[in-house]
Amino acid sequence: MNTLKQKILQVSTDLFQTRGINSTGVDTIVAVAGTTKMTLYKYFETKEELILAVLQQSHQDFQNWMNDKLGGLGGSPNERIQKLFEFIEEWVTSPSFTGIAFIKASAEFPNEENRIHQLSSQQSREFRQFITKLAQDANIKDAEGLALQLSILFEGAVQAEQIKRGSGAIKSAKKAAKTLIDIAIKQS
Amino acid sequence: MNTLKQKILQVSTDLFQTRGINSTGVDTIVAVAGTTKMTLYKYFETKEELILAVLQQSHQDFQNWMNDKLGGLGGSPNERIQKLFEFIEEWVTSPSFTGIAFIKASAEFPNEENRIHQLSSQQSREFRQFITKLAQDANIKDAEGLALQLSILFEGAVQAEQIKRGSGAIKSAKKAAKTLIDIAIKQS
DNA sequence: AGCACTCTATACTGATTTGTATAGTTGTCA
DNA sequence: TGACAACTATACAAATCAGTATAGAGTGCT
Repeated sequence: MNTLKQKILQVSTDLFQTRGINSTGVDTIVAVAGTTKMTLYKYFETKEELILAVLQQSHQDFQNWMNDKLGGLGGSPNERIQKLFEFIEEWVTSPSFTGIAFIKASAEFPNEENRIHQLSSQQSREFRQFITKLAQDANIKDAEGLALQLSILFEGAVQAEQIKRGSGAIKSAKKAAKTLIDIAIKQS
Repeated sequence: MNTLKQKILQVSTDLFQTRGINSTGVDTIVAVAGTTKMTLYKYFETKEELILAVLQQSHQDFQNWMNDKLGGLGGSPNERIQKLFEFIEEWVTSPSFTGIAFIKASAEFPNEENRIHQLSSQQSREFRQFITKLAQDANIKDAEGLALQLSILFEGAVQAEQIKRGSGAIKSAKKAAKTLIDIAIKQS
C-alpha cells in the first residue's frame, strides 16, 4: 500500500465530512496531508476522481466492519437482523464518526446525472440490498419491504445525527427498528 | 410584496435544490431571475443572508401548507396524527418537490457553529416539536419518543427520495409510521 | 419640469478555484 | 558513482467566486 495516497484519502475523507466537499479545496487537503498538489494529482486525475475514491473507501470500510460484526456473531438469522441496529449504533456513536459519506455527497451533488450522485445512489441501494439479504435469511415474508423501512430509519437517524450530534436519534431508530422487525417476523 | 425580491428568492430556492448551494453562484441566480447583482445585494446583504432567507421561506411554506391541511381536517386528534404521513406523501410526490431545504443545507454546511447549519438544526427541531404536539393532543404517553421516531422516518424518506426519485421510500415510511403510531396508541 | 427611487448595465477588485509546468531534492538500488 | 523514482517547491494559467463602484435608464409623484 502506498502510504501517501492513503494519507491523502484519509485527510480528504475527514475534511469532506467536517467542512463539506465543495468547501474543501485541494490546496487545503495537501496542506493538511503534508504534501503537494503534484503528488495528489499523481494519484488522482481530478478532484472528482478523488471524491469518488473517498466515497468508495468510506463505503467499503463501513460494509467490511458491519460484515465482520455480523459474521462473528454466529447466531441465528433472526438474531443477526435483530443486532443490525446495535452495530449501527456502535458505529454512529463512535467518537470518530463524522457522518455517512454517501448521504452527504448526494446532498452536495443533487443532479442525478452527476457521477458522484450516481455512486452515492448505488451505495444507498447496496446497503439496502444488504439488509434485504439479512431479512431473507431470517425467512421474513416481505423482506424487501422491511429492508426499505430499515434503510429509511438508518438514513434518517444518520441525517438527524449529522444535524445535531448526540440527539438520541440512533437510540430511537433502534427502538423503531426492533418494533418493525418483530412485526415482520410475526407476519411470516 | 416586492416581486423582484420574491423572484430572487424563488429562483435561488430552485437552483439551490437542483444544483446545490455552494455550486450555485450569485451570477447564475441573477441571470436566471433576469436581474442584476446590484439588485440582489440591495435586498440581501450577503449570499449567506440570501441562503438563510431561502431556508426560512421554504420552511415557512412547508409548515403553513401542513398546518392548513391538518387544520382543515377537523377530525379527532387521533385521526390527525394518522393523516400526517398522508400529507407528507402528498407534498413529497408533488412534481414540484425538489427536496427539503434544511436537510440539504445541513449537509453542505456541516459545521455546527455555522449560522446556516444552526438554522437547519432549528428547523429540524421545530418540525419534531410540531409532531410532538400532534402526539400529545392524541394523548399518546411517550409523545416525544414517537415524534422522534416519526421525524427520523420523515428525514430518512426525504433523504432517500433525494438520492433517487420515485424510490417508493415515502410509501414505505408511511406504512412504518402507521405501525409505530398504532403501537404507541395501544400503549397509552 | 424636477426630484426621488428602483432597477439595469458593465466593469472592476481581490480572493480562491482546479489543474499544470518546471526545476530541484531525496532516497534506493545496482 | 550513477540512474531511477517519488516527492517537494514554487510559480503560473484560466476560470470562477463574492461583492462594489459608477453611470445611466425608466417610472411615478409633486
